This record gives sequence, structure tokens and C-alpha cells, in this order.
Amino acid sequence: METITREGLIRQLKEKGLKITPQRIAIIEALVENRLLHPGTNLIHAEARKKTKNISLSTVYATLGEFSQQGLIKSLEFDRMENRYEGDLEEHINLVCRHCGKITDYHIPPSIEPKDIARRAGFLVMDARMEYYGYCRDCTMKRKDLNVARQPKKGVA
Amino acid sequence: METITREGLIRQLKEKGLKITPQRIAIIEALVENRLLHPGTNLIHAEARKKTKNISLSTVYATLGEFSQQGLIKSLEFDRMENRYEGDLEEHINLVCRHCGKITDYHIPPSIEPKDIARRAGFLVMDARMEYYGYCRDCTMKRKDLNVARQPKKGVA
DNA sequence: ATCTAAACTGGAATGATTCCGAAATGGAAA
DNA sequence: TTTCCATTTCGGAATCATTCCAGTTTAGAT
Repeated sequence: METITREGLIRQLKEKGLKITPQRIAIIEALVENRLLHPGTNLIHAEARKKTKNISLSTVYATLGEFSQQGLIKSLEFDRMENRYEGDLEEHINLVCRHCGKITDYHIPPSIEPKDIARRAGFLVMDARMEYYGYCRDCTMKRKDLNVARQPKKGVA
Repeated sequence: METITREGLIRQLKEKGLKITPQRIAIIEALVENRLLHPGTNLIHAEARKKTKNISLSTVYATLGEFSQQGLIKSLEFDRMENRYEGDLEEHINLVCRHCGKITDYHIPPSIEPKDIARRAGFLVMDARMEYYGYCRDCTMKRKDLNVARQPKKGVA
């Protein structure tokens, strides 16, 4: 499963006994079409609305939560920033631009396996999160104001 | 700066022109004394209260934010879970137990430097976050219920 | 002792997310 | 194809860690 596809996700839903609804189809299509963006709930909501009118935000939250709990996608949870979702389930580092919020996948060489060492230390690794925060190439170019900007989330005015 | 100390933090405050207040002293002491726990805002607030009566929660938030912005400590930001603070500023992986919330530092071998490769890819790395989620040794022992539990944060009932 | 920018305070506001009860519906069985 | 019910959807209220605000206090320099 290198990259998510519409049909692949639908097949997985069936395999897991989950129902195929118009809302889920729309959300799946939105996920696949925007997979490079590591889309957040609101983008998915907006895109899915274009396909089927009136998908409630609650449904998007519930569906994305269900999908990631089922392992179809992976949720990247942030503080004070909208959670994001990705289809690439292989272990990699997400490069998060603090300026524009863009997230880029960075696949590490397979030789590096600190996880195994962690396992040996008695820690049962269930999930990995490795991220670097900084500025992507585009923002580094035009980075005049070093003032860090973050998308508000928990409660910034 | 391997580990934070009361005097070291106070000295850094002075160097940076920040004022030494009873509240900050109390917060510093709470941070140092509980550094192994990667304490959250509420623990710091509770501990600081024991040293100087009536430190407002707002002050604790502001102070911990100021300290981490100044680089005295590092904030570990979570979704739906209280943010945590650590004094170990060296690059390491935080082993976060999904069950009890305990956080353990895991220092990786210095040979591993995917960050340099990321830099070469045009990404300006300002900060790193590498975490594994799973179960610590203690919880693995008595782990009968695999139902993942998380400390509520953003809005769980 | 004076003065001012910085720090503190408590309470209100924020906003992404979750919860709730009720209504709709997918899809298996009849 | 009809029935049926567990699953899904819905909208609005609730949640709660965090931030904001406007007024008060204070550290520390002069």
C-alpha cells in the first residue's frame, strides 16, 4: 500500500464490514485527491461538500477518526493547529513548515532503526511520530519576517 | 547544559533581561524538582502553589510559554492531552506511553543524523520532534485491556 | 524614593473536537 | 423487494486546554 486510492479504500471498508455511504465516498475522494497536502478536517469537509451536498462537519470528524482508527489513514495530531491526515503509512519523517503549514514526507534510509533499540529497552512501540519543524524551501527564500506564524487552533484569537 | 538547575535557570533569566519574581522562582523549582516527569501545566501549577501561595494558572501558562520561547525549556505539545515540558534540550526521542502518559527520554546514537539530509533537501530544520507511541514496560506487564486510553484535552467529556 | 516596562491576575473568550439524542440509511436476511 | 436493525449521519450543545484582556502590582534601574 504505497499510496491510497479510491478503490483501495473502498475495498478496505468492505473488508472491515464498514458501510459504503455517499458521505464516505466523498470523503475518500477528497482524501485521495488531496493526499499530497496532508489535508486537515476543514479541507476535507470543504472538498467533500463539492461532491455531495451537506456533509456535516461532525460526520467528517467521525469518519476521519474511524478511518485512522481502522488504519486506513494516519492522523497527525497537533496542538493549536488543525489535525492533518496522510495516506502514506510507511514510517517517515514529516517536514512541517512552521510558516505555511505545508507538510512534506521525508523517507528515512531503512538502515536507521532506533525503534528496535527502543523495543529492546522494554518500550512497546505501537506508533511512531517523527517530525522536524522549520521552514520549507519556498518559505526560506522569501523569509524576511522570522516571526513564526502558526495556524490557530485551541483557542487563539 | 545537560540538566536544568534552579541556579542555572535563574542565571539565564538574568542574562536575557527577564525579571526574577517569586512566581518564577516557584515555577523554576517545580520544573527542576519534577524534571523527570516531563511535567504539564497543571502539575507545575500545583507544585508552585505549595511554594508561593496563589500563583494564577494564567501566570503558569505565560511563564512556561515564555521559558520555552526563550529556549530555557522545551515544550512538548499534544493534541487532546496537556502539553508537557522538559529540561533536556538535547535531541532525543520521547517515549510516550499511551496508557499512563509517562514520558521517557530516549537518546539516539549520534551517528544517526537524518536531519542533515533533510537540510540538504532544502528544508531548514529549526526544531525536531521524534516520538514513539506505545506502552512502557510497566504498562506492558499489566496490559490486559488493549483499549487505548488518553488523557482528555481538547474537549472530551 | 521614583518611575516604567514587565509581570501578574481572574475571569471571559476562543475554537478544534467530542458528545448527544434523534432521524436516516446501507445492506443482509427473509 | 420488502423488512429490519445496527450503523451512520446530523446539528447543536458541551468540553476544556489555552489564550486574551484590561486593570493592578512589582522588579529593578535611575
